Amino acid sequence: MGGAARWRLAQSLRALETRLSAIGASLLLRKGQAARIIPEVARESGASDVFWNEIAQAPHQAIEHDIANALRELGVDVHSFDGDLLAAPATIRTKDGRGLRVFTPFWRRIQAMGALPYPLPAPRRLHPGPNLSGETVESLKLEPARPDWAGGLRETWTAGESAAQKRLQHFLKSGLAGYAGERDRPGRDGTSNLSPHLRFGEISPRQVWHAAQFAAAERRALAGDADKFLSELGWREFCRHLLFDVPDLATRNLQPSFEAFPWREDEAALRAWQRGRTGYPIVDAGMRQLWHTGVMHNRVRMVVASFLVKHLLIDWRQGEQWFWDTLVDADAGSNPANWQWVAGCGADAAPYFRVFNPVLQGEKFDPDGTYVRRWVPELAQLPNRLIHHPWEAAPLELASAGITLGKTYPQPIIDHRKGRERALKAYEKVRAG
DNA sequence: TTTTGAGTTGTTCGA
DNA sequence: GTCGAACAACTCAAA
Repeated sequence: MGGAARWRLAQSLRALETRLSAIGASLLLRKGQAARIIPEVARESGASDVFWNEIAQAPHQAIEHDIANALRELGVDVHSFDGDLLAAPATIRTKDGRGLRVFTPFWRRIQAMGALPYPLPAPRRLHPGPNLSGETVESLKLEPARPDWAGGLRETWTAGESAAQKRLQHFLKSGLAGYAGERDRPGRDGTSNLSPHLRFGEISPRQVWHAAQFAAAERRALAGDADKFLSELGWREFCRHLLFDVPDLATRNLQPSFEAFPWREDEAALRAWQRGRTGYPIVDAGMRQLWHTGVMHNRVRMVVASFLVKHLLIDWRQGEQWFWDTLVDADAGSNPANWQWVAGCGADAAPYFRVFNPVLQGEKFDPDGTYVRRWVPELAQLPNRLIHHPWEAAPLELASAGITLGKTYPQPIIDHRKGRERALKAYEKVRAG
């Protein structure tokens, strides 16, 4: 687990602890091998039943198998569920038994399942278990101490089930109408922001699915926006199913021809990208939002990823690792699947010649520069006309905005046109096998 | 087995 | 300023 996700896990555990104690139970934390610890706790507590949600990924499935066997030997009843996904990956197969690699037919298959099982209500009361010894959230050392870089994360996020429900209700009430267009505007609050909650199991995709269906059924006009929103849940699902089939998704090119791709080693460029100092305002804004808050707007994720992989020709795995370490919603499926998608080697991937132009993307989706001004404050005084390409400002315009290019804000580390041409040339090498 | 139609999110160029 | 075509085949899923 990456650094930001570890921090987020600590908040999630605290929220769960509070919630459980409010209904008469307590949270027991232990660290180590699950196949040993869970049966151990079952024995110490005299448990009659153990419940969990399955994790449809290679190492976890084997672990769950071992846990179930050990528990059955103790005479404990085992109950497992697919609550972390809309459908179990083993149930969505082509005729020849393979996982689907194109999103549209995949999503149609999920939709064809009809109404998904409805989530069960939470228990009102739980009985306290016996007093067993365990770790505390602090002793797990999930949070950074020296230096404490989590200040921005703390300002941004509230963890836990009730926060997740509040966010969902807020989104359905004020974000669903117009979602299909607003979701692309990084300067606005047009997305659901549910991804960290989904990542840590504080809300289930089925809860989200049912809530959105219900909202759309109540107001016909929302049907299009609700479809768009649900298809985003579909992409999470698609990526997880892909991971189920391809356990090494984060390290291996799905398209074998990409093994021959001429990636560049460029520590300085990688660092400039990570720190938000590429000289392209929309890219830098995204990278700084990520560092500060642990998330990045969806539209901007595509722009910064395209920039790293195409303009800088740096291996998508470097980007995947940085996102993995810095995202509070880092998901084992979505993160590598989407990086591969941008790079052009993934499932249903973007064609190789699609190179995002960071200036056009900025002008199109952040036309008034709200997003850039928020995350790159040293450019805040520039007029909208120049906010996405400060290097084209006249000396006087830069001076009156208090900017010295190369000092207060970097020059572009690569020229767009040159970068694009170099990328297209590099991709020639992996074309057609 | 073969065929057919389709496939998240763009950019550039020239008419 | 607007619009359509080119960019490049390839692979997938289902008939």
